[in-house]
Amino acid sequence: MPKLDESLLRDIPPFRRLETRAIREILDQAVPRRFDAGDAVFREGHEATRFYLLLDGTIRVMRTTPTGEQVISLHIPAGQLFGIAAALGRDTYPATAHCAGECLTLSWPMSLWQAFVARYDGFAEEGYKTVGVRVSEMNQRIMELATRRVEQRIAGALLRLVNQTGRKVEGGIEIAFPITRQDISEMTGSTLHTVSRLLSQWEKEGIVTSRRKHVTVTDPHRLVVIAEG
DNA sequence: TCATTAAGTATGC
DNA sequence: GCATACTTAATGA
Repeated sequence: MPKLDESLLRDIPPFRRLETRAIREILDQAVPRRFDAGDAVFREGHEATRFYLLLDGTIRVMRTTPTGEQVISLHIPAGQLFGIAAALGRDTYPATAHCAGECLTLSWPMSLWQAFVARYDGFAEEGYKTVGVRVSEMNQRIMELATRRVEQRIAGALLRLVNQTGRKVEGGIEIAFPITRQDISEMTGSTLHTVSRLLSQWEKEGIVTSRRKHVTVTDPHRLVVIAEG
């Protein structure tokens, strides 16, 4: 296998402050892998043997309810660590990680987490910062579920997705992975019918455009106005 | 204000 | 041509 290039990690926050030699050491211990859309990288409750860096794609974090339903917990954009159970003091994964589209990852044995934290400047801070951002996002969603109307929650969810994974296209910002109305309804505690109805309405009003499994926000500001109610 | 039901059309392997 | 994605209207909690 060819050696991985140092430029892969150079601009990614947990590694940004490291010297080339340190990045080389880290890469030499990494296992690269490609996943197809829908593949599970790891599953909830399984022993947390490795932690991951998402090089490309989007990860959909799913939790299973007591009745066996899968609900979308959050999405993780490219460039972030995930499956970092060791940072949470756990030895099993707290959720299942599905690939929302095609994904490229690097992974390391979880036993290296403590070594990385001890040896590499800035690695620990970035890891815990990542955890903090995710916790606050989940809190924001819990607040929304309790206090906002469906229309506001769906607008908020779309804004979060374009902020995290959006890529510029002509006429707007497109959510960078395949997403269905069913997916959006699961993220917002709604139904696919309500999401469909709202997207159709917003399309008429020039706020979004969509086709099968693709959503583009054309007027983010008006979506913000809707989200804030 | 929304979910649910129902009955359709559109899309892509 | 089949399964999946999506739309729309009607009904009622």
